[in-house]
Amino acid sequence: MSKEELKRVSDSKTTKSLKKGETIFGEGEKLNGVYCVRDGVSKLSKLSANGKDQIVKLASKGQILGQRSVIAEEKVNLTAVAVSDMEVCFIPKDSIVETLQTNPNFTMEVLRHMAHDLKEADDVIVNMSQNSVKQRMAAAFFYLRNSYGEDKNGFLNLILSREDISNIVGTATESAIRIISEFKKKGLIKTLGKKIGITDEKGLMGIVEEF
Amino acid sequence: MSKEELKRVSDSKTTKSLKKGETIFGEGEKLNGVYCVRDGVSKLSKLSANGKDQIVKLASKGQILGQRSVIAEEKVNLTAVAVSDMEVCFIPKDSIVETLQTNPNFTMEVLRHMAHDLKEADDVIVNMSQNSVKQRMAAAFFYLRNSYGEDKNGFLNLILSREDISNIVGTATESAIRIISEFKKKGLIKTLGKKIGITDEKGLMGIVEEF
DNA sequence: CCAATACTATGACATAAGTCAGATTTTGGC
DNA sequence: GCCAAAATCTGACTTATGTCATAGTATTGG
Repeated sequence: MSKEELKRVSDSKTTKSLKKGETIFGEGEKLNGVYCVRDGVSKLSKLSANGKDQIVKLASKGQILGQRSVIAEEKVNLTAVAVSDMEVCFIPKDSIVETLQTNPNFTMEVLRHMAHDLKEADDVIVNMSQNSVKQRMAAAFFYLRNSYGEDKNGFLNLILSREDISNIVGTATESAIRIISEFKKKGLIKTLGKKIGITDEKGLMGIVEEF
Repeated sequence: MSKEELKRVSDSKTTKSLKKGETIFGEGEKLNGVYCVRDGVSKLSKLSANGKDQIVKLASKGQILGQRSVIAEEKVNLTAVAVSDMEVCFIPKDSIVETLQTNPNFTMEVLRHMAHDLKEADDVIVNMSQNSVKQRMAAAFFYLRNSYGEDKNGFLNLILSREDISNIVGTATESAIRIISEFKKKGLIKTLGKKIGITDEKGLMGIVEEF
């Protein structure tokens, strides 16, 4: 993006603080802009017919929320809720559309990004349909570590409720808890309150790759 | 697209016929262009760790295969196999890239298309993780009818093997067969060889929406 | 600081769905 | 048309996972 464009986008931005648990936008809303995460983490989920949430994606610093619906000019299909305290900035639709129309490099960048997201979505579909809950749980811990890292004591930086974990994995909360207990008993992970840490990387990876 | 561009793309196209079962491209390949389906249907699947295929998408007339990997400049993550006899045309990468760079409208079109695909992928993820095999089977029949229609006798136009159906739904072939038998017994569908037809729309929709 | 509320944990049980084995039917190549 | 190979179907069984109940444990707001 050129300096001018950067300036224009920057000018049109308004930042907003959100407390953990607050909603950024909800399924079915019409967005007139996108949100850029400056700090904190958001969960993007979709309510299924049976009343359960499925978390499709987590978004943190630098990631954009709502671009799909703005680009496709459709209502949002996901609900975005803050998983931790957050700071987001809002970029109005017009600003996005104009930049898309005038800056081919930006557009290509968005395109590449979407292509990548689409590939990831395919992986999730296969993971969901072909792996056991145990495998998905183990994979989720690696995903969380890769994406958000761990603290000096070896606990995952991103602290999620057991319910959120179960909604990522797509299972009942009780099942998630049971599997956490089992992994703990086997020495694959450790817990401290809500905090979870991987202790036996190799063993846990073995679960992921089990067939 | 302008006439000139259309002509250039048209010139660079080469068409190719494929028999049912033939592979268009395989997971891990590097594509130097995309394929446009002129006739027939292709399944896009991904092999899971346990050796089972998961069909992520079906593509028919007018749809493009391989655009993701060409745009993201990554290896393909899916295998494309002909489900019926097909006719596809190949459009070289250069031609695509050039059009993307010179024609913003085309790029926006691709972008919108991808945004839509991404939304659909989210729906599939939720469907896979939150619905029972029975629900997914019922939903699959509606999907097939919406996408490919039915013949004058009320059978789905697209004829798939039970194995392909199970790979779409993400279940064991035996389970798919069992559920087909059950639906048939309940009068929800009818079968004739491989052919399947919806006979009780309301009843079948009831299964989809069951909770 | 305590009560109210939400979250975590565990047991008992029901059920959905996968696996294995074998029978029957269909299909395609010669 | 015939035979081998592939696909479909059904039964018996096992296992994974969800559901319901209940108890213990944190958190939070007043």
